[in-house]
Amino acid sequence: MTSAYLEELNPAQRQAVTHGDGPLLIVAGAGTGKTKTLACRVAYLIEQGVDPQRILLLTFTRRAAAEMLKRASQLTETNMTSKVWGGTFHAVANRLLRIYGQAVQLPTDFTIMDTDDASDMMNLIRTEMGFGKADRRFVRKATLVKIYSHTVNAQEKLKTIVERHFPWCAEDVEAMASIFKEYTERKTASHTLDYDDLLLYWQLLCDSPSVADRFEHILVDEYQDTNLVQADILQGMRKKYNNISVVGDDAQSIYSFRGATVRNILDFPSAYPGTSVITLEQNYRSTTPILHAANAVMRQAKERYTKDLRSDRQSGQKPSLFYCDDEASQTDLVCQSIVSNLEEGIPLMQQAVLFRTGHHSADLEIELARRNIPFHKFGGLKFIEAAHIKDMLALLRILENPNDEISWFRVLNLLDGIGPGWARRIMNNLGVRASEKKNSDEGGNSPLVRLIHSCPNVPARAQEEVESLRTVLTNCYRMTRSSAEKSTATKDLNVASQLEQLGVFYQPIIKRIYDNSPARVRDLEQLEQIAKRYRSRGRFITDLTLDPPTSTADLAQAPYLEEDWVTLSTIHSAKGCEWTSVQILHAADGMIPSDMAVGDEAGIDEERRLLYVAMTRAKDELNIYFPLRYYHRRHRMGDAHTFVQPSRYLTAEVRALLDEKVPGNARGNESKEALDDVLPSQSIGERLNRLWSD
DNA sequence: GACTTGCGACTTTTT
DNA sequence: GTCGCAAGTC
Repeated sequence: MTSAYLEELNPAQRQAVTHGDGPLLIVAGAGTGKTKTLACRVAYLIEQGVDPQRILLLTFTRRAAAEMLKRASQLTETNMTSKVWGGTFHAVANRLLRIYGQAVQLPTDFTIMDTDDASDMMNLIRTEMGFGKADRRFVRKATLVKIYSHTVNAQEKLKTIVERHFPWCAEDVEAMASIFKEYTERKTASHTLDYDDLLLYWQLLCDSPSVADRFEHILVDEYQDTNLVQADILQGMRKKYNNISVVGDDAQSIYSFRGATVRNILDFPSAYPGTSVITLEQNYRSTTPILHAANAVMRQAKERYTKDLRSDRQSGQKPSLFYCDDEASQTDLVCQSIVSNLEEGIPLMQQAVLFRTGHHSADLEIELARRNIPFHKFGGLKFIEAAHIKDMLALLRILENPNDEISWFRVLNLLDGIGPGWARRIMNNLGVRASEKKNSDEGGNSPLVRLIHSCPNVPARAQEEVESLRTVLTNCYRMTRSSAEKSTATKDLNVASQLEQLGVFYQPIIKRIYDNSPARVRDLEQLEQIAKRYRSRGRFITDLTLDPPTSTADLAQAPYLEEDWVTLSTIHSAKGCEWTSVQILHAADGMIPSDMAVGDEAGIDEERRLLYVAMTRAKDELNIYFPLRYYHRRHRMGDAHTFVQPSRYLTAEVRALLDEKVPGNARGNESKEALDDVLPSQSIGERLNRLWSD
């Protein structure tokens, strides 16, 4: 039987979907129907009789996996696709480790540390080892984590990585080596894994045939953004069945800061002998003028492996480049554009505003709120990173994994009168880091149980709060135990009521240590709302760290959630998405490219790809904004501002494909002289002149 | 040893 | 404007 959906594919797509056994590389440019192709391939494999549980679909976000499997299930008209293993590398690693972890000596109660936790632990170790006491400033904790993670993911010598990417830290390489060694041991003792460990343990698990041969077919999306460990895992997972299909586009590789290397996709055919390569170049998303402009940006790159994209979607409308006075007028124009799009029948859901860094949208967010235009923001600071949420999570994590050192440390430091010194002492008394020797907490001898049984010695000031902590932990512990007895099959831990219980201890503390406590208490209520969807506490904690709510508005005022909203997103978080109308903010040098990234050529190339990714998200309308000047917030007196250059990627060749506009609200003479200084081309000057002559 | 205050440095992207 | 660190005080 030939399924109907195959008819709707173009020849290249069909070839990819119906590819038989053996390695397959699909080089798929932006908007070439990559998602559709992968979804169809999953459906096709299932129709060919492959057991869905033996299909692994690795994507960049959980959302992407869910989307593809949903489409696949519509195609097959079964719910077989729900059995497919889909998710990010990290999420799949977690799932496998929960099943097979014991094979690699992993305790069953392990918890996962996010980047903040990792840097807390680095900080702890750094202090204990006495680094930083010297007159010279030591490497900052966040940088330690970056260096560590980069080293692990790139699988290179620490020294090499530091010399290449963190040259200013070169003096401290040896100290770092000793910190990292201790860091690794500490994690093991506290039964915690950081993000990188998830991959490393999976890599280890590949030696076990029950894991390595578990999947008959492996499909990987966004392959250009995988790192060496991930590539190695894939090699390990296809020893028996050589069925691996990867999809990617080297022009969209934007995650090198995470150790991703474009070499993975470029070298795929040599790493997997017998690879079939299929290229998808027909773009179904964007209009021709948008593609022309995007192609022109990419054409500047020295090394390119994918060809220009083509589209049949003709349109007379070129993308626009707006030269605005400043950020305020940029904001104003964006709002106008959103509203007029809406009036023309483009729902807010089909509109997005993209930018390089999280805070680039701050001004716009204020204005959108003022005008009552609903929006969701993706990327940037997350709910989960707020201190009070982390505190609450630390409490849950202690219950889940009583050896979790960082969580204990965090929680104990909350108590009035307890600082790092006392926290350390209490933890020693509880045996939080007793680790190796008393390796078992069977028999109720965990630090948690010890705390429940007897109150540790603390300063008088801390007494009351310690008792409160003991009470709520005891209550939660009992809840856990009794429900575990009731149903042995599933541990129904009722996460939400545990959170409520923990709040009895924590809410007074919020009021004591933060000034904006009402807002934070509301956040905790949101956390409880999310918790209600979970039956397992472990699952809840893990999901929150591996797949945290990405949009601010996921959580804001649930009852008032609008149905239609504009998307604000970092370019990174916009990956894989598309909208009818896309607006790109701050196309200024120093923003795109970020001046953090212009240190080397690789960085400059990557920022170019970033702009390319942003532009190719647009279907019908693309507006790019360039504010001419930025006000310094530092000196408040006067109107101290600097003029900036347009993004270096907007070369004359690119600009020729854009409709350059100087908005009518540009102010008069004062800006003219200045504009002449910075405007990149003659044509702009002419356009400006219309303002005065008219 | 904990907490407060003041100074200086820094400021990306995410699982 | 914020974060992190270090010196000074309780």
